[in-house]
Amino acid sequence: FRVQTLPLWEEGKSSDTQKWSSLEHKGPYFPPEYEPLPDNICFNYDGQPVKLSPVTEEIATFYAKMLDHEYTSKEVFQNNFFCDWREEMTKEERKLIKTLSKCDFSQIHKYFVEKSEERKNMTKEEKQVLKEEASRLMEEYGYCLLDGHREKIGNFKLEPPGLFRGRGEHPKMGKLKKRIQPEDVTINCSQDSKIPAPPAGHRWKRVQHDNTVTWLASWLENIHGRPKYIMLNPSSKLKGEKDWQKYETARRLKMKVDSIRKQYRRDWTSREMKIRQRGVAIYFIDKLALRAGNEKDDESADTVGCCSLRVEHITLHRRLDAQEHVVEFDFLGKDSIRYYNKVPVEKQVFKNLKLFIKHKDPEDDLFDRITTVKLNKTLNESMPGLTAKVFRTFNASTTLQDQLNKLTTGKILSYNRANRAVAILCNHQRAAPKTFERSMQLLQEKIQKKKEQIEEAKKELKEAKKAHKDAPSDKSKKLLEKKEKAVQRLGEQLKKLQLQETDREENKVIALGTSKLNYLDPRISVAWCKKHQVPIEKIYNKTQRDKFAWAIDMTDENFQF
DNA sequence: CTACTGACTTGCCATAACCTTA
DNA sequence: TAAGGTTATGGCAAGTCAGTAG
Repeated sequence: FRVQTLPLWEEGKSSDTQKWSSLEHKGPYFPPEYEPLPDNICFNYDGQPVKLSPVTEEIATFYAKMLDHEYTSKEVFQNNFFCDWREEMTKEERKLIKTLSKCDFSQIHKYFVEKSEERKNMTKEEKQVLKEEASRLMEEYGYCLLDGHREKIGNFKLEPPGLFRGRGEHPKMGKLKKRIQPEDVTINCSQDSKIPAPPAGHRWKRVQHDNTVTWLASWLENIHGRPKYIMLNPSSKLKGEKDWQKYETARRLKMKVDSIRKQYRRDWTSREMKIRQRGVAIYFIDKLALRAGNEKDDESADTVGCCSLRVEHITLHRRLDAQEHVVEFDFLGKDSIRYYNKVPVEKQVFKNLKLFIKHKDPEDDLFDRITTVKLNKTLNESMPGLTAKVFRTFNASTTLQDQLNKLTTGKILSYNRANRAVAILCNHQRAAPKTFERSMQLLQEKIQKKKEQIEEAKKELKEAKKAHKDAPSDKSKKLLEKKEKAVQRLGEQLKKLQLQETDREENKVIALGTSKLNYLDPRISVAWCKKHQVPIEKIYNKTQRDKFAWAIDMTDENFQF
C-alpha cells in the first residue's frame, strides 16, 4: 500500500517504468506465402521469355505491380531495386539478367491489374466471405490480455515484403523490404502466460518477459536496420493514460510558459553564443511550432527541423511587404513536407540570426552550437517533463481553446475553422484530393441553382405582395407569408452552401486529422460539444471516440485547457 | 561529449467501406 | 442499383527523446 502523494512525473522509477503485470497474446499474424504466377504469365528478358525462380519472381512482381507509379521511373528507385533484386537471384539468373531496361514486366503487370479488377467486381456474397475471414483473424490475433483486460492490438499483422518507397527524395527508395521470418521476431509476454506458438516448423528469435516495455513483438526491418514493434491500439488503457499524461504536461507548460518566454528573451543577449542560439531556437519552437529537428544520417531524405536548420533554409529581410525584420523560411520538414513561411520577428532575434549566419556557407548549420539533446536538457530544467514537442501540443491545444472561446456559434463549421487554424500552425498538409476540382464544381453548380431558385421565389413573393395589396384577403395574406418564408429559407440554404464552399476551399491542402488525433486535448472538444449540445459523433468518428474514451468519460462542459 | 540503440509518437497516403444520387 | 463521391481505416514511414557505452 502506497499513498500517492507525488505528481505523476515525479513518481519513483519503479512505478514509472513498469508498464504491465501480465500480458498474453497470440503473436503476430504472418502474411500469406508467395503464390507463383500461372505458367501463361511470363517475364521477358531482352525479348525472350524467362522462367524465374520463385524468389526472383516474387521480387519481380513487386516491381511489376508498381509500374504505373511515377517513382519507378526514378533512377535511384530503379538502381536500388535492380541491385537488391540481383542479389536474390540464382547464379544463372544473375548471369543472364544484367540490365533493367531489358526487363519486360508488362505481362506480370497486366496480370495484377486484372486480378485487382476481379476483386473489385466480386459479388456481395464473395465479399461477405472475405469479410468474415478478416473478422475471424481479428478475433484470433487482434486482441491481447493485458492485466486481465482484453485490449485491441494496433498492428497485429506483420508487414508483407515489398519494395521500400519512403517519402520525398529518399536515397533508399526501391530497395527490397524482406519477408519477416519467425526467426526474426522477438516475442514479449509474461512468464506465466500461454506463450504464442511460432508457425509450424519455425521458432522465434527470442521470447522475453520484459514488463518495462509495452510492445508484444518486435523485429528489425532490413532497410534501416531499425526495430519495429507490434503495439496496442490507441483505444487501450495503456495508450489512453499516456495520452492523458501528455496533455497534462502541456497544461503544466501553460502555467510555466510566461517565465520560460522571459528566460529565452534574456538569452537573446547572452554573452555566450550557444545560449543565444538556444534562446532563438526555443523561440522558433514556441512561436512557429517547429519540431525539435534531430540530426539525421544521409541514408534518409534530407529534411530538417529547428535544430537542424541550415543557413540556406532562411532568408533575412530587413523590410518586406511593409513589415520589418522578416525571416523567410523555406525547408522540407518531416515527411518532406515543405515549410514555407514569412515571419516578422523581434529585432533582437533578427540581429542574432544575422550573427549566426555570418561567415557561414549555405549548407552550414544555422544553430551550430546546440543539439536537440542539449535543448531538451535545458527545457527539462525549466519544467520537469518539458521537451520541444510539448510546445506543439501546448500551442495547438491553446489555439483550439482560444478559437472556440471566440466563436460562440456552436456550429461544426466553426469547429472545423478552429481545427484548421491549428493544422496551419503545425503545417499539417495533404495532397489535394484527386476529386477536389470536380467536387468543387458540383458544389458551385448547386449554389448557382440555389441562386436561381431565390430569384424565382423573389419574383413569386413580389407577385403575392401585389395580389395582397390589390385584393387583401385571408388567403392572399397566407400566400404572402408563405412566399416570404420560402425566400428566407432559400436564403439560409444558400448561405450554408456558400459557407461549405469556403470551408472546402480552405481545406484543400490542409490535413485536419493529424492535429485532431495527436495535438488537440480531446477534453476541449468534449466540453465544447457539451456546452453547445453538439453530439460528440459530429466531431469524433468511432475510432476517435474509442481513442478518446478517457476524455469523453471524465470531461464536463466547464473544462478549459 | 558523441554515437548508437531502443521505444514510443506523429504523419501522410492508399484503399476499403460506406453513403448518396441519378 | 450502379456509379460516383466521401469518409474511415489500415499501413507503414519518419519523427522525438531517453538511455547507455566508450
